[in-house]
Amino acid sequence: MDVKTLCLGVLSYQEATGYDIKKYFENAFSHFFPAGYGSIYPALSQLLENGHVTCTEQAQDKLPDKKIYRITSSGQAHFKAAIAAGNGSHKVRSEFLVQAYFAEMISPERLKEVVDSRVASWQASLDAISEHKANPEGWPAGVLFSMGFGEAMLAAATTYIRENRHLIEGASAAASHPEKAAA
Amino acid sequence: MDVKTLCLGVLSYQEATGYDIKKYFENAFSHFFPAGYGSIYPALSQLLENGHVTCTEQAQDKLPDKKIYRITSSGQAHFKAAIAAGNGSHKVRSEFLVQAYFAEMISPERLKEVVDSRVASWQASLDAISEHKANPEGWPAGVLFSMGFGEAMLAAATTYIRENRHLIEGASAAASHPEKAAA
DNA sequence: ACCTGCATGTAATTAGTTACATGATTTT
DNA sequence: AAAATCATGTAACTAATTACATGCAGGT
Repeated sequence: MDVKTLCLGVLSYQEATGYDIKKYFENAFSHFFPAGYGSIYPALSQLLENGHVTCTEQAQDKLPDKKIYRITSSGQAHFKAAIAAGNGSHKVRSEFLVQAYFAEMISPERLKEVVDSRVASWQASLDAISEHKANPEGWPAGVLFSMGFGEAMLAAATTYIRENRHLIEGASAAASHPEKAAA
Repeated sequence: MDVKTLCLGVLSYQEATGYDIKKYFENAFSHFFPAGYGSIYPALSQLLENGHVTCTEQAQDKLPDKKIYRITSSGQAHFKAAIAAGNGSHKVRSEFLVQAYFAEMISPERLKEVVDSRVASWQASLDAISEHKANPEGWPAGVLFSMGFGEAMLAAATTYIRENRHLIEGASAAASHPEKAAA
């Protein structure tokens, strides 16, 4: 399951340009399947080669030609197979948790920066989801489910950090101010 | 921040072979920074080239020579810098959530399989963490923190699935049994 | 008999990220 | 004056995964 498959997924809902698809990714998949232009444009080229999509160029005034992609029936079949074939993996790669794990190696100031920015980033995602939920215009169940999942995880994460950051911040402070730890 | 850095981190606690490090990864990092032999052995070779570790070969009876790696002072400095330089990123790549998002495209049977196996996998991780917590032998605060974080996330995830899987399973069933949905 | 643990690695492939390259229009 | 929006892409690089390759010892 790769960016190609997700692009087909978006195109199964509506025709779109690469640019549109990037925006869709940001709104819908950013918290569980991030992708940038550097992976989306090549993915669309490959899908076109394989006949999973067609492309119509539309000239524009003072802007590059728009390339509108549409899914083909081969693409539809391919997407359905790919989505069912997925093994349900769920992978986390967290620099943040590595830094937390080795908190004693980091200065208290730097550690605070790292934790604060992580919490801020999660809070921003949480706000974005709240905004989406504000107008639930007949979304499919899967959309609601994955949005709710993201919300639940982000809420759990921010709560955990708020309640437990003292554990690592204490350790880091103790390392650089041993006199206080001893007192 | 890559596998090389994590290897240095492990070696900052104790000398180890590639094999040992792999086991350490499984116990400690698996839920936020997975890595296999295919990334650990090459990482150690590179660290050796860069002088961040030394290596002593120890002959063994009927087994390949053991290569014991030890961190150097250059490695220690490098590790400290790398850990502080990390930007605290936290990335999720989830095939499972993609499948949930497009649940209507999957047969109810297959969807159930996928959800069940995901829950089982999370439950297994949760059990592993519980086991670790059973004997808290003076671990550094960071270890406790990241373990607790994993636990909190896994608990939130499994709870969410249990309470909300009907949303997607209903959608999938409706798609393949339209007569029931209409009734 | 088979699987797990111990112990090493390489090679090919896959995939994604980052930076580069261009440029008008509209909003702040 | 600067930033964001619209709109396209490529090239170099980074990094990790997967499969391959070997082989004994001990447990079930």
